[in-house]
Amino acid sequence: MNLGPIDHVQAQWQTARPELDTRSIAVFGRIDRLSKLAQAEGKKLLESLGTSPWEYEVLVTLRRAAPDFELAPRQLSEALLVSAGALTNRLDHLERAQLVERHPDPTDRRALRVRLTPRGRARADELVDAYLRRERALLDGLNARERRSLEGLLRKLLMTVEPVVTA
Amino acid sequence: MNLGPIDHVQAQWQTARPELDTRSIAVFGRIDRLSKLAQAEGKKLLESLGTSPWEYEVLVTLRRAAPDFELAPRQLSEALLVSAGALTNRLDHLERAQLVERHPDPTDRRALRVRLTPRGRARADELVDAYLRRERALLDGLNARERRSLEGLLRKLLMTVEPVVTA
DNA sequence: CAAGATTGATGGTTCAATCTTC
DNA sequence: GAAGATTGAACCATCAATCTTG
Repeated sequence: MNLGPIDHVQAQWQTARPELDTRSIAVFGRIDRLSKLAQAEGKKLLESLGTSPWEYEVLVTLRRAAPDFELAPRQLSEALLVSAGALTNRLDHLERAQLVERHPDPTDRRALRVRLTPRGRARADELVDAYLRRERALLDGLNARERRSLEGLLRKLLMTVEPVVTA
Repeated sequence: MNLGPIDHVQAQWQTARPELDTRSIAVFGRIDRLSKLAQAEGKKLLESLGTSPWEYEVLVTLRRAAPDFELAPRQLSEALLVSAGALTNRLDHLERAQLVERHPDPTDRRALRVRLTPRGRARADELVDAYLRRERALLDGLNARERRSLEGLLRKLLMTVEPVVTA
């Protein structure tokens, strides 16, 4: 049994506060750490390709909104779990870089439609290829059965967590 | 089969770029989303208790460093995956609130020892109790067997990811 | 009065530069 | 010269306030 940083955390609690039930740390501590490590690694990759995580997220979210590559800012902020103000800022940058365009919504004059430009689409395609290749490499340690099992358990956990936060 | 937001992402890619291998998203997309949702929920809880995630992290990391409740800033920044500058900032706040104290390291005059005050220790105990109670509630949807299985798979995945990033 | 988007203030992080000590 | 800690600039986030339109 190879001991990782989270096992160490649990062992420390066992000494410091033996009565504490730290079983949840074995799950959420690892999820948190995996997320941070994968993000740090993804950031390095994206920066080597001349972009950043926040730019990448917007581009690929629009890219998979085929066939028209359009979404409202509101939809983007909900999908990415960031505030509306953050999105305005990201769109300003992306529009200056001519990767997206803001168009008025024909049915609601309060709203916008954010659309990927051809350049933005090409950029998104290039980036997502590299990004997914890297993610697959990080999954190398698991075989197909383990990966599917992990996937199913995460889906089930997410089903519990999602409504709690949305509520 | 209940469809969640990540299943939706994969379905979108299936339409937009059918040739793309998106299996890694089923794992990392969910880990990322779980982390963000759990963090948002944790932030709300901590703010209702008069504190913040970054303050909480430092306090509990020192708390479980029993028996002396001491760590060097460098150890803290590595454990929490934040920069040394961020830590200086956090410690300034916590020291003003009299929850930690900075002491000179007796063996190395460059270094510091950060120590929890009695007030800081009591605060950490109070916070970790509430925090772990909330985490356990989020795990309610999984039975004991599923939780242990998830735990093992996450540990194995972390063993692959950890060295890649550290390198 | 509610909803979509923007703006400005504030907050915390990273990163590079600096200072001291090993 | 390298390592520990601090500082300040730049960056991007949230949040509350604002403006327009439904």
